[in-house]
Amino acid sequence: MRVSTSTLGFALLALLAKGPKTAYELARRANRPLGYFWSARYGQIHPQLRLLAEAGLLEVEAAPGPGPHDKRIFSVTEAGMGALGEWVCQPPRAEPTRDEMLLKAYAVWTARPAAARGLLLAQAELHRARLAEYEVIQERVLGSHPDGQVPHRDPDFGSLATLRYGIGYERNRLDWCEWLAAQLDT
Amino acid sequence: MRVSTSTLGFALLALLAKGPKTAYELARRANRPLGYFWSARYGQIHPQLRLLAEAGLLEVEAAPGPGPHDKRIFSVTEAGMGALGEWVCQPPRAEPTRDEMLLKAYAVWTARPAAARGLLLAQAELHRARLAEYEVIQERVLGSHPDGQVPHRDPDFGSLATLRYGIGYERNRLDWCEWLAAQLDT
DNA sequence: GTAATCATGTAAGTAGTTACATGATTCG
DNA sequence: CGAATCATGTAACTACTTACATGATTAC
Repeated sequence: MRVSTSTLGFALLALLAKGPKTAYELARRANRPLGYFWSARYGQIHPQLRLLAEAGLLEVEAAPGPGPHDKRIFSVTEAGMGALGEWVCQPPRAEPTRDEMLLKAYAVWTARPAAARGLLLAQAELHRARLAEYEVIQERVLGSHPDGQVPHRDPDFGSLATLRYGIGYERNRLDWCEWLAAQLDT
Repeated sequence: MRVSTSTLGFALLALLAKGPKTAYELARRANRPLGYFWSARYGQIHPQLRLLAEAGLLEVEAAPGPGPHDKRIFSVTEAGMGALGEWVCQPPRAEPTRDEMLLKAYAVWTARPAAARGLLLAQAELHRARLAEYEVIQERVLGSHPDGQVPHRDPDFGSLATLRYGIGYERNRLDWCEWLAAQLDT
């Protein structure tokens, strides 16, 4: 089965695999939890859903909506699930790295140390907040599996995998911000 | 001083702040070390340099080149250094997160566990190699400052800041890949 | 009654990638 | 002598963002 859709297409499939949704709902959830690792706006989601439906990876069900248009509920077809599962095991394409904070750190020697320190401490607080947030969500998800075991085929298995990464990421980033701020202090 | 250039513009300023370069050299170094946190291709660098020069942040010196065109060596003006230093202390714009591996992890419950495990172990090796690479570079940079102290205004201060982050990042990512692979094994 | 939410869609613009064309020099 | 490297530049394309237009329902 050869499928050529952009990574965004698979991101949408991944979200819809958990249950049918409208384009509007997808755009909202592309904040969280999808937004933790892939973000998109409605303007991009809308045409991509059409392509996925045309490729037979999504089904559409129309229902009367609140506005001038019908509401369109998307769900993943069997072909869509197959394509998603196969894509998951393919090596990721080397993505361009874009980390603005790291770029600022690289150029921090051109800045006033006190001002740079302020930015780093503010960023540290941001990471501290996200770390706490992720830990709460992790507890909640783990709590819904009283035996402590989450099967490989349970959607929560994916959520927990990403949560665990997010927690390590925020902790690392937090430590780094505080370390660099301290360096600028001497 | 109000400057409106894209983040790529500041990335180029950050690289040129260490010393004059041609567009070709910039495109090559946008692999490493710049590429560790910001990447760009020649096709994008070329027009951006023109904009920066027009804005007075860069100076150009023409020299006879090997090909049909003159070689153009860019260097940062005083205004450019000022703009860069100020930009460093501004909070980063909330960038869209795009992490394909994490997206795959989120959807890993739709895949064959054995196949997914293979991908994760391959990724782990990749991170292990990068970790070793960064540690070597860090030793080299630290070695060039025998007193163990790097002043805030030394370009190496920025390099060491990003290297330290990179090392933590790769270690975290490596651990996570191995953890998830082990989870899929049970 | 007005603001927020739900929900669709279009269009214009920016950012970034890929591919092409040119041609001298250096290395094997 | 052919391949890789140095070095410029253009054009077409894809991906993504922002802004706009429409309008019903719900909450305050």
